[in-house]
Amino acid sequence: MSADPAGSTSARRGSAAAPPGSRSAQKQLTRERLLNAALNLMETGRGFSSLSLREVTREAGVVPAAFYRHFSDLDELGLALVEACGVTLRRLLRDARRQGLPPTQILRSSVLIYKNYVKENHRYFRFAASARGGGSPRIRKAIRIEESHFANEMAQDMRDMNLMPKLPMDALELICGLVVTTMMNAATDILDLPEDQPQAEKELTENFVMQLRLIFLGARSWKQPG
Amino acid sequence: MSADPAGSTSARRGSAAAPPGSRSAQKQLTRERLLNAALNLMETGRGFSSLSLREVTREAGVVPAAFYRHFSDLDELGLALVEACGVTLRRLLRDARRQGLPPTQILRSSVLIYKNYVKENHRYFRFAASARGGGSPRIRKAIRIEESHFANEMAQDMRDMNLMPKLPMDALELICGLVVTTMMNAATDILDLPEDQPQAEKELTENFVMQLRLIFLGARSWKQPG
DNA sequence: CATTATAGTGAACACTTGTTTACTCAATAT
DNA sequence: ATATTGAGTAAACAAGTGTTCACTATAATG
Repeated sequence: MSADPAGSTSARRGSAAAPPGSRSAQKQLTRERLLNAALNLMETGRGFSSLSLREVTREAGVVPAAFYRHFSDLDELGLALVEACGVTLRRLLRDARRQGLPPTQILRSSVLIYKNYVKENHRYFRFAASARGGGSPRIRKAIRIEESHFANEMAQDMRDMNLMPKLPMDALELICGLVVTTMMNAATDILDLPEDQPQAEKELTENFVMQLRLIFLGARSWKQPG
Repeated sequence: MSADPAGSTSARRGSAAAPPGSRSAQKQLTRERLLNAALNLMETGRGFSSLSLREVTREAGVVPAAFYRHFSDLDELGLALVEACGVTLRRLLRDARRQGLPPTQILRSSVLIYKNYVKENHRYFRFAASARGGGSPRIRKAIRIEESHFANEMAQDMRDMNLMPKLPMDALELICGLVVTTMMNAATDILDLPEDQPQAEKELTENFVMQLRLIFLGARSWKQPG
């Protein structure tokens, strides 16, 4: 399933043209192969911290020693994955910004969009969910930082779009922080949904919508403490 | 640090009286030693899924093969830990029920109590945080179930104490579900607090209080959908 | 074209891992 | 008092682990 079925090794040197920096481009290519290998190994539900270096290189079609040309550690690879997750999350925000929010049923449609997004990028969310609490302290902290960046960006967007215009910025950040943890938690649930059970999916979605509604209901009657 | 410093092995056979079922009592004692060993190994911040069977037995002061007298698997040990976490959580609720809530500043004092509780039982919360997203699918599901039990019990308590009397039960469950995930998330943050940084702790606490206030503010203006 | 830098190889290393086997020997049951 | 049971032991196993080293071959540099 992983070894090296006659093709992947030869593919390491691009058969067609390798236009710009063929040399460093190839390096980054195997780097991505390593990252993808780790993500693939987690697709069965295993957590990141249970992966071994050799497994990852095997899955990537590369000899163990080659790993050290890219990362000094599995931890370092994990940090790279955290960054990739950050990019993925920011893309979600950017898309939402671009297409604007539908006038009615904002919450429900946002949830549906998010649900699809999680499913499309399930590998990244799976990693984030697994390493958020289970990874090494360094990775945990990195994820925490990425999440708060995301929350702050979201707050800024709400300010820009003139949603909840009467609330000060720190209140918006509070709200978005809560929304983000709720989103991440929902992502874990979405990922573990049994495929043959559409009823469970409906319930989960409904619950998620109502949790968000609850939060924004609170936001409407929020007033500065003190 | 772990081996067997001349005392623990001999302690296996109770030096004093072993009153009731001395045999099965001894068995349960080593069983608890195994559970504690796993918890101890996680105290440095490592996730449960990175533990090995041999490490656990070593830390417990027991030979590897002895493990199988108690669990068939590390997974099974994990499930036992999940149950222990459930007991811990239920004790929190029971204490809260018993002493009743202080009339004013309910939220803030509850948060302080919770914060202390997390610190006192940090080993269980550490495990829960690490296995919630990172463990095997079985363990994840078990934790999810335990959490929802906890949320439902909390909702029932609120009903009994006549808090938010106008809300139907399913709304209470929704609210408590959100509160529980917020609590678990806060627990992770509390556990990773740097000890020499009282300022960060204050901020975290404040943020936690305000998140809960936001939720209950939403609850006050909640009305049944449809 | 000749030189150099380096991404990836292959083999070896010293360990650790999970699991099985035959065993001991004390608490129970007869 | 004797037989049985079963919790914990000791040793061995095949397999997997992280890391190192000298190496090859090719893209980049002069």
